[in-house]
Amino acid sequence: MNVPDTPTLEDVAKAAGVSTATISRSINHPDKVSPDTNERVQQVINALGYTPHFAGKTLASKRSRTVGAVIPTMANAMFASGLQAFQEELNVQGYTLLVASSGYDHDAEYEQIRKLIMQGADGLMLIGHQRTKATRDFLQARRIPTVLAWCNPDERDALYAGFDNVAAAQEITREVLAHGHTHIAMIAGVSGSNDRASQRIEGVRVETAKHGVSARLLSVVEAVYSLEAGGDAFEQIMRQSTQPTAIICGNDVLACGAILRARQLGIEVPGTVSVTGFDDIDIAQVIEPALTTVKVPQRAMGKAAAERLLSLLDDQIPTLGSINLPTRVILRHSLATLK
Amino acid sequence: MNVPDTPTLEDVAKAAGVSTATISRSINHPDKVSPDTNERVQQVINALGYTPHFAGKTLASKRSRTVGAVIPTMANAMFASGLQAFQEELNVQGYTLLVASSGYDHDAEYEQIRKLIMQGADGLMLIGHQRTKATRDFLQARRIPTVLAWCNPDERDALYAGFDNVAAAQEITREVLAHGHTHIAMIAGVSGSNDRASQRIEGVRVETAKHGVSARLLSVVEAVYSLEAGGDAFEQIMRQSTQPTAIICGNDVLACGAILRARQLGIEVPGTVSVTGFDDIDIAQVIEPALTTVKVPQRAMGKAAAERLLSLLDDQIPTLGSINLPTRVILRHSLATLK
DNA sequence: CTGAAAGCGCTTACAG
DNA sequence: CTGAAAGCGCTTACAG
Repeated sequence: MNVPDTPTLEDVAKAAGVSTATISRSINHPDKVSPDTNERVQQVINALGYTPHFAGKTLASKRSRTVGAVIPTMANAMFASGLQAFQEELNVQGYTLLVASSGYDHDAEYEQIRKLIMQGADGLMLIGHQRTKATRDFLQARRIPTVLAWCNPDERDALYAGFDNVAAAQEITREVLAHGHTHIAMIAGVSGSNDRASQRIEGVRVETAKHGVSARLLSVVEAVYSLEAGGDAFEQIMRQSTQPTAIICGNDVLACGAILRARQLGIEVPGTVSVTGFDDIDIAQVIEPALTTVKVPQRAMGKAAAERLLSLLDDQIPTLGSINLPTRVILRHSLATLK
Repeated sequence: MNVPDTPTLEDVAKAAGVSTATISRSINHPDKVSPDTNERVQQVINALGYTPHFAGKTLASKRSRTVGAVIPTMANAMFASGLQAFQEELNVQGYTLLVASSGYDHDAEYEQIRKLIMQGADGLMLIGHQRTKATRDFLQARRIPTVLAWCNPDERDALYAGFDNVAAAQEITREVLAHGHTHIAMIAGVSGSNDRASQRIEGVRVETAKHGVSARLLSVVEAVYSLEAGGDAFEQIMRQSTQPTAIICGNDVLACGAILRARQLGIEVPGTVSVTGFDDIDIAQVIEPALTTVKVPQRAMGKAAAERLLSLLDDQIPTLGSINLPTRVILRHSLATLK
């Protein structure tokens, strides 16, 4: 007598006195099996503690009911609740989520995508639409069902559930200008490999430009998403000869880093300089002064992304089109009216 | 002519003019294949864009080189960097990480564990050691290699990479007492399903008790880990007839929630009441006053957990034993000395 | 409603 | 160093 090996379909079939085909049907298409048999099979399954083996199932059916997501980072809350909502919706429909992160590196993203597909992911959720040619070719050659999130509408025919980063950045800029600020600076995410970051920069540029000569975007400094880097960028901006009265940040972490550094340097926010954020994660309410920022509809986006991907997976032709969710500016205390 | 289906081992074999066995060996054990063949195979693989099919591989080899982790939540940064470090270490060794979350619900944890095992996970990383009997039985019957993290040493023979929650809570309590506080309250995580939360409560109890009659733990109120709930707990505590001069919180989010609510109520922190946290996530530096808290060695723990799980997977007998990592109190400004 | 059998894409003794 | 072949645990036409 040996270790009771984990039972297989065949063990169940023997114990129930039917064929493996019947067991398989009883599990996956119970309506095609007689009630009696169904019941007996169910009992044996419970008695044996049988769990279908995923690899066998996947290999035979050519479907894994698994979906992959690759996000830039798990290190801050930026994607957390959107991903959670995505997962919840998948679970409802019997799918499992595989998560990977790329660290904002497009080659790493390609690696992770390949891994996810090897793992048998039926479809993918990706952030933004900027990626390497190798990645795009791979996705296209394999015809991998994909939904994009966190990003803008795209001229290409990709399916996405996102929001308009440019418009959102314009909106917060409009708000800043409406508060009487004319000397603006921006602390942005690293735009080279991050289309959301560059679109937010674009939004700020476009909107300040609209104001003609009355408003100026003095400088845009890019920083990785950390408190430290946000602080450094702040210092760099404040050392410049012409100082801004308002700094628009591409992300809440950056904005908090700026405010923290201001505190250290004895610079008042928003007394001397106003600061705004983007995302509206927890940290935005916690910082003092509380951050005026852009609320990104994370949960709605995650859910919408799941629904679209699933409709793509089930019907080959998606019943749900791309969607652009609304953002909105949350006014708190880090943006002051300029007298 | 059809869609160029994703190539299989057999396609590669044909194109290279060798058997599938040779291709398989060339990929997995190149030393057992002649250099010439290896090179030719490599070329064909690149030309065809061949990627091994995970399910086939897993089924044949009975190993997935995949590891699962189930964490209570992805919603705050509490586990994020530990998980990231865990993943990084796995990747170095050619393993892939599957992540699931349980929402602090033990039945959900069981579900997620089963799913991960079905998915073919070779081993598991779990948080804490409290779980249902069904889960324990399942893990044991299948002899699933498992490493525990975030938790205390355990009387049972489980392998873990954690820290002593009781001792850490005692240490921060000692610090609070050393600052002259005698009227203490605690805002704790929900202890029913969370052994870390209950151990932190225990630490606070034990340490205040040590001080005999000179110090009192007035009350312990439990709250889910959110700013809102932390705030509510704070209000509840401050409404009691005897008010504390210091509130020890089981988590940074709770502590920040308390401070935020204090601000709204016009109660000074730490002037009127001191507040301490636990974890030392970003938010702890961002809140004003900056949080005195306990630094949890997230990254070190994640890495140590990966190393231990991998050693368990490779050698059946682990070369690395359980480890208890040090925590330390970070003194910032939310804890004042009582005159 | 049920079963026998082929096949999904790989790996791995076993021979040579 | 290489190949033929069995087998991993399932699903699914195809018959009946």
